[in-house]
Amino acid sequence: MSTPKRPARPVGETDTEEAFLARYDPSAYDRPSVTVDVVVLTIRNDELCALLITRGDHPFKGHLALPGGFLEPDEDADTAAARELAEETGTYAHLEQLRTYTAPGRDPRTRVLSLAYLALVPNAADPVAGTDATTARFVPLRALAETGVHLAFDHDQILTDAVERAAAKLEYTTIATAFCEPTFTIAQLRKVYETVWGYPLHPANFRRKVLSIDGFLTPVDAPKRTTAGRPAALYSAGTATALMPPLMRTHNRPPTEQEQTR
Amino acid sequence: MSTPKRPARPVGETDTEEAFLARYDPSAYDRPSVTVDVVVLTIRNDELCALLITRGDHPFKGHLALPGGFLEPDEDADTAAARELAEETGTYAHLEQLRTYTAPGRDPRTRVLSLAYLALVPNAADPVAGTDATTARFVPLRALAETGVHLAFDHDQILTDAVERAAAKLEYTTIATAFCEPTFTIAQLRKVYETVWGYPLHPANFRRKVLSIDGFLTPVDAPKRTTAGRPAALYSAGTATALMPPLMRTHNRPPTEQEQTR
DNA sequence: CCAAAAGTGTTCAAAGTACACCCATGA
DNA sequence: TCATGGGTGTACTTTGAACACTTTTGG
Repeated sequence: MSTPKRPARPVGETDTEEAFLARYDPSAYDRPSVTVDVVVLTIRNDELCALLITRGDHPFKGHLALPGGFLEPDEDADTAAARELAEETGTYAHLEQLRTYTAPGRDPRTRVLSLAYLALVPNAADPVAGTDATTARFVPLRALAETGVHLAFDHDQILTDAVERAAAKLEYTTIATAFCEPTFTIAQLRKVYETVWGYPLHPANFRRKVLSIDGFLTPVDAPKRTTAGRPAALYSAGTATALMPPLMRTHNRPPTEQEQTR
Repeated sequence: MSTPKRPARPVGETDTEEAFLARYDPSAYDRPSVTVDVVVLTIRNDELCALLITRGDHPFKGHLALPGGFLEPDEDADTAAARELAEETGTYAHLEQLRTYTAPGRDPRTRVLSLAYLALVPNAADPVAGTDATTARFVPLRALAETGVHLAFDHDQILTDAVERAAAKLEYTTIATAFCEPTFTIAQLRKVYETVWGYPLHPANFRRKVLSIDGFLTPVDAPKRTTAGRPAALYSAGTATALMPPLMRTHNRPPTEQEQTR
């Protein structure tokens, strides 16, 4: 524990904590700005999408960026992230802290730390009419990567980390249901896994697996679906948060471009 | 993306990013102080221990706390954590960001965010003569909990989160080797798992398991150990970082105090 | 030789994988 | 009735858990 800049001059043994706090001067030390940025992921048209804004001001004016804002005084970062998210999507199903990004040059203005959060929302949360100056929209990540467009600041890195976190957490938690409507079919839940992981799962075994995990899915006897084929049973998210045993993605790997229709 | 406090006044279309940055005033916004605190874990005498300091100044003068310091301007938090750790232990084997703690009242002085890091070090890193004003020492966590002593600030919570992170990561990464000396036996590695998880593992099956994971352990033909019994083979940490398949801790649970010698 | 810890063999149970087939509905 | 997707049965393979046993050292 180095003490780069001690917040108080040396004090005598009789000094009290009250006296110390009374003369404490918080303005005497270098302090960075802090923003809270949220990676909001959803699945739309069987594609993983992230909510992005187009920056209206410098720096990176006109570039795509993650939604976010400065951390308010006396506001907990979790609360700030929830506020940001509510402004954009109205409701959400999962929100967690991702990581804090601190590289000195990441913002050209001044030292700015970014407390990044990961949010998962069902597709129901549509593009959202802008209650804010800038317009936010869900951008398919595959298409974004193919265009070669880069996000402002280090938001490319944050987005990459968020997607990896989401993919990893599908393995051992129940957060996949956060991508789904209040009620959903097992096929829809499987589609979540397939979309995030990028390869198909075995429908029959997936079904048995998720149903065998206690508290993952709660049966709902409700209006059946109306597409072709036998109607699927409906479920809602259960109370469990951990998947035991986990649904691993290591086996059953992608086709490795060998059986392709070359 | 709300814009609680826009860092610049509205600009015309012809404004350039350079002009914007030139007149940007970073002092116009509320900014919290930021500390980097490190949870340094090691295993000593078959007990999980954390490096703690006794605070010499207010607030929480005389209380135990995590080592840490203020984030320097133009210093990356990872670098700051590594610096803190090097000052205390000289060397380390694993360091990762844990989480950022932002509750408004967590520091009585002023708004202070804590970027918490988790470090794992081998027992070799002994108590360390204080190169700093305050003395740091490794405290066994079980004994600490039994005394009912609480750490300064919200460091109890940070410590709890760090231990849970370490326990979870033993399951699916190779970080257990970070607790070990450069070369170690499989029994020593098993002891790491047993200490962190708090219950015994099956020696024979543990051995087969870790040896079957490619890149986890590298055989070292070196001077054999000299206790009672057959000398154990020595290994060093391999290049793998992920454990596939993982070593789960759900099954093989603790004795549940029923077979105790009542 | 005996104690102690390392290391091997083998059996049994549980979980994952694959494939075939049946079920319920819309057209 | 057929096409389509939901759902079930079942055999096979892989992994993990448990237990007995052999090996190698120090006393």
